[in-house]
Amino acid sequence: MLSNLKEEEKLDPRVKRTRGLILGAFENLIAEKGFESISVQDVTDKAQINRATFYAHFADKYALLDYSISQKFMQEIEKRTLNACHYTNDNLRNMILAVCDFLSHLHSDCAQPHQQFESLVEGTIKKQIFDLLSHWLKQTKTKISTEIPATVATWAIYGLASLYSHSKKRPALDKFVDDALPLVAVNLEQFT
Amino acid sequence: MLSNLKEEEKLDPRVKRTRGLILGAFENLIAEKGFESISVQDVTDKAQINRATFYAHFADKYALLDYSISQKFMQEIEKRTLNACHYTNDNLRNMILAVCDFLSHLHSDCAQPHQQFESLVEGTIKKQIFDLLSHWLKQTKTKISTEIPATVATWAIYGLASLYSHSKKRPALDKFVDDALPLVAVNLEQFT
DNA sequence: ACGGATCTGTTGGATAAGCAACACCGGAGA
DNA sequence: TCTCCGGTGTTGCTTATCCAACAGATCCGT
Repeated sequence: MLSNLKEEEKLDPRVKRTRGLILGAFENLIAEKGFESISVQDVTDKAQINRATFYAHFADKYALLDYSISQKFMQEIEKRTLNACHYTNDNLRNMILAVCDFLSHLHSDCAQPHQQFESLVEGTIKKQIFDLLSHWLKQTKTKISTEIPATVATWAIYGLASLYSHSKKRPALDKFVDDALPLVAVNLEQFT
Repeated sequence: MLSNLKEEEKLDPRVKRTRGLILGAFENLIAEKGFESISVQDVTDKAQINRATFYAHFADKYALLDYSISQKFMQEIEKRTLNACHYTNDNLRNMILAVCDFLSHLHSDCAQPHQQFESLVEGTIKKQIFDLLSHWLKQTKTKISTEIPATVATWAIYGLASLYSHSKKRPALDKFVDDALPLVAVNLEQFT
């Protein structure tokens, strides 16, 4: 589940290609007119695929959004090789940077982000953060339950990134994370 | 045959998409490494299609080159709405401009154009010029055979464009065509 | 002259994508 | 209220693409 790249390699090339076309069309449309006003037809028209084919891959446009966001966030994570790591202060810092970067780019790439869109994204991303954090914490072989600390940290991290990405004039990211990191780290220090 | 756009409209979308992928990959590869060193595998890899699928569309890479060149030249022609026209001095002038433009762009878009490549292109383009010229001349309802005048003009036009596109510092195109046009027109003046 | 490697075209059977048609829903007007 | 319209999901059948395997061609190094 962390990095599903291996099994995606050996997929039928038609499937890979079709998903790529759908994803590409979707991202363009998001940038053009925002998520809410996109119809499945819009996507399939731009992707040059049949509407029925869309439903063979995604239940609806919400499933597509989920997949798209997960995919792109996973790339951001892999770029920083965080998926193979364990828990350290430095990795935690990089994770916060990744979420901030991701949300910042998302807001500049998407037309008129409405409430619905934002909260769908939030759900998707928080799930990813939670899974990754849990993965890190479990590697410490601790007997302490990881659920509560991971949840607290997940929400804190997303909240920070949301604040950062919405701020009018964004402060220097490094400085921002310097200030914020200790507040998150304190909840996890039992795992260091 | 002049403008095959109508029947291409109602083609199976998979066919249109596949051809588009092949054409795109081919043009990129031409720009990267030149025609001679391209293999069918290179094309299918970059286009993300199966090798067998390639052969369902083209006999070999020479057929692909022919199709690609024809396609792009036809676009150049249609851009100047020459495909719907008849013979006038002005249209002849525009045709010469079109061929010069086309060859000029071709030479800047293609890596290391070798002899084989050049002569394949020459054959393809001359066929198109000849067909279009013949079409024009036949519209004049003349009883004179069009074959010889059309051949002379075709070779002359291609020769001019070849000269122009190969010249080190290309002279102003308008001036060049001003000088050349009368020499071609004189062979066709019986059709005005 | 001999293998090994790489590319070419071609085939039969497996599978994803296309199509047309359907029932359904929610909103916009007459 | 009624109907029209545009979008949604779903279905059975058709067709384009994929795959693995094949024989043949060409080139290269030993």
